[in-house]
Amino acid sequence: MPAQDLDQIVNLCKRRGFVYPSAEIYGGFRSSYDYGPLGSLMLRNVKEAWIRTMVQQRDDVVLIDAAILGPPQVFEASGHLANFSDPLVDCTVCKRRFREDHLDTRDCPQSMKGCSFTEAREFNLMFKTTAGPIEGSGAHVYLRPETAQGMFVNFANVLQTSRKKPPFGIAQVGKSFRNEITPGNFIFRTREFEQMELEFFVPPAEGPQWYQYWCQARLDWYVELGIPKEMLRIRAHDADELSHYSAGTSDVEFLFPWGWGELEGIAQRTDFDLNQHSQHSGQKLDYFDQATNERYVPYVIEPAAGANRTMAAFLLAAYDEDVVNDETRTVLRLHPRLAPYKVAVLPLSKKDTLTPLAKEIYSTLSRRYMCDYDETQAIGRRYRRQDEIGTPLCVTVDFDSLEDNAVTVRHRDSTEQVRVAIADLEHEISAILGF
RNA sequence: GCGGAUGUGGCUCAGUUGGUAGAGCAUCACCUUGCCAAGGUGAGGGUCGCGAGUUCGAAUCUCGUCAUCCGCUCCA
Repeated sequence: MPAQDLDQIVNLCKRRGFVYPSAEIYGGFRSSYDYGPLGSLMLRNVKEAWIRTMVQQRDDVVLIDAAILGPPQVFEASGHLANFSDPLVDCTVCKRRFREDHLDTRDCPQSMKGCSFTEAREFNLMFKTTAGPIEGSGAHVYLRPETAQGMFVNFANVLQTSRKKPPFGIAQVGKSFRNEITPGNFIFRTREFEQMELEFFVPPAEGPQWYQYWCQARLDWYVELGIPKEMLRIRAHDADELSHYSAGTSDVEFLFPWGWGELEGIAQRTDFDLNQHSQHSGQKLDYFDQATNERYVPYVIEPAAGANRTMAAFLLAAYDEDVVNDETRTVLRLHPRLAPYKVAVLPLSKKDTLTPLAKEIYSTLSRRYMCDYDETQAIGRRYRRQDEIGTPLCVTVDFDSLEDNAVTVRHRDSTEQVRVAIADLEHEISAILGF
């Protein structure tokens, strides 16, 4: 059964080295987390699994990696400078906060009268800094609030150099920054986060069908990587929820311990972004189809996922507690592609006689897979430790191995073990893992 | 930003009416065992979130601050 309580995952992450609170020795830094030895591997695996499905296994998507810092012009064109900033006032009586431009009168809707408001303060959701080392002298630049603009700004470059034509996509994985008013729920909402975004450019008439296609394709991705179907759903946004650029958006949501939460939004951005950047830059951003002799601005379907919250979802869904002989076995039933380690090599005993062979096997397997090596304490305890961090397979070297040139392969999910000849080991592991 | 709760070694917690910190687990070393954790011996590790105040003396009282959780507000 998946984790019912977020604390189960938070504790496991801290205890085993997945995720630590940032700057913890200074009391912590709100809404910021550091990924430890296991978490950094897993987060990378999540991103690589995404790239594998979205780029590697398709001939119609290319990958880019654009700059995080951007000049104001980019975000003026995108609409973020205008829409990402809210003037907020606080009622000094009831302490509630309102958007100034949403108030009809100067009376607080809550305390009604006899109240007063603080000065309006700008809440800009974008991080701003200065390019140039001299304080106050440089140009203002922004940390991107989404990776998407990098794809739109590079549309013409990619179109030319990649020789792709619509329908085709530009994908990007990278960090984005938003000054969220209320971050929280562990790594679910943080001010610094990582996105996995695809901008898929299509002929305008094909927009609706590709939107349907991507909603289904993205849902399938989570299922293939091990999240139970009943913990996922697709939810279409209501009209009043839609972003300024969107003609329709659906979220892939996961059943978190606190309720349904968004993993990914699939938005129909139409030709909004390319048109905006065309106008602001003066560059023509469109596509000329020589087959039909038509020139058009492609419509965009954007599946945009959060890597960090997706990792949290995978951890929550994979968490399980078995009861074996009145003892609880904590096991992360992670998909092998997501598990930090694929194989742990464990000499049965710490005897010097076993170490050379075990190290040799580790050396061989680690050329291909991220592996762990552990020769401390009792073998049973080491199995449990690997279970808890989701390692799918353990390879145990025992005294017989020295005679029969075979080792024991032990499975995480079933705890069953089979004897495998060392000569066949790599092939056997590949067959079990599926890669 | 508001309200409530919380903050003691890596984790879970105990610390009585204020007198200068304990346990279990974990970690490390050695021994033992040797295929599904928690045998033996020993060791390391905490200025009790941080700062200030009251006091002869504070983890224990007061204030501030930082952080976490819940609720509200907000949320591309």
